[in-house]
Amino acid sequence: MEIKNALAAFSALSQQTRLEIFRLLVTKGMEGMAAGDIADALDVRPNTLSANLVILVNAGLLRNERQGRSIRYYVDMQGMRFLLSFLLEDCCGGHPELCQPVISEISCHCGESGG
Amino acid sequence: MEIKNALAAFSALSQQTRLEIFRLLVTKGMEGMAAGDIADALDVRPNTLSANLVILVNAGLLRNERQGRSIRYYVDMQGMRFLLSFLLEDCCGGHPELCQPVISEISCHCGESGG
DNA sequence: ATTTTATTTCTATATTTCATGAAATATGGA
DNA sequence: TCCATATTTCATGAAATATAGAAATAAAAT
Repeated sequence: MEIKNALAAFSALSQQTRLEIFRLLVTKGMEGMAAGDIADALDVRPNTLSANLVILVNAGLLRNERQGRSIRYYVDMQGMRFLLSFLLEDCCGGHPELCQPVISEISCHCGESGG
Repeated sequence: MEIKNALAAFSALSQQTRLEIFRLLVTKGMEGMAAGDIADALDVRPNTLSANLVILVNAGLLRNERQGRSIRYYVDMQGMRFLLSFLLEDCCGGHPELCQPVISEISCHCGESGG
C-alpha cells in the first residue's frame, strides 16, 4: 500500500457520518446494507450519504454491489487489512510484547458471550 | 472510547506528515524519538512538526516525555488499542472468518525473518 | 546572568473539506 | 412508453485545516 491510499482511508474515517457508516457496516458483515437503509439508520440525506459512500469506496474501505434498484454496501476486509498492516509496519522496534496487546484486543469476539 | 476521540485519531492520521511521524515512531517502539530528530528524519520545520505532534498527542496516538532539553515522543499503544477496538466493534455479523485475516495480517512480526 | 539549543505558541494566509438543493442517471413495474 | 423508486453528480457558500514567519518558553552550559 502507498501512503496516498492510507491517507485517503484515514481521511475517510475522520468524518463523523462516514465513521458511523463504516462501523454500522462492520456489524453487518457479509450481509451488508442498502444505501437507502444506511441513510434511514443514520438519518442522513441521500445525496450527502452518497457523497460519503463514494469517499469510503475510493478509500478502499467499502465495496458495493447493485441489487435491483438498491446498491448494497459492505466493508472491504482486504482494504482494512492493507491499511492496518501499513500503519503498524515494522512495529515495536523488536519488542513484540508492546504491540501484542493491541492485536489481542481487536481479535474477533463474534459470537462470544463475554469479553 | 467515544466517537469524538476516534474522529480525532483518524483525522490526525489523515495528513501526510503526521502519518509519517506515526509510522516512524511505530518502528522505534519504546525507544521513541526526540522531536528534533523526527524533524530531521522527515525534513519538516520545527514549528510545523510541533503543531503536528500536538495533534497526534491530543488524539491519543502519541505520548511524550521531556529528557533534558529534548522532548521524546512514543506511540501510545493503549490509545491505538482503544481506537482499533472501537473501529471493529461487534464485527462481522457473527462470522469470525471474515475479520480473522485482518487480525492475523497485523500480528506483530517483530524479530521474525520471513512472513 | 547570559547564551545556546530544543521546542512550542501566536498569527495570518492559502487550501481543503463539508452539507445541501437541484438536476441527472439507473432500475423495475404498469 | 411513462412513472416511481433508489442513488449519484454538480455547483456553491460556509467552515475547518495546514503551513510558515516571528516571537516566546524551557533547560543546560558558561
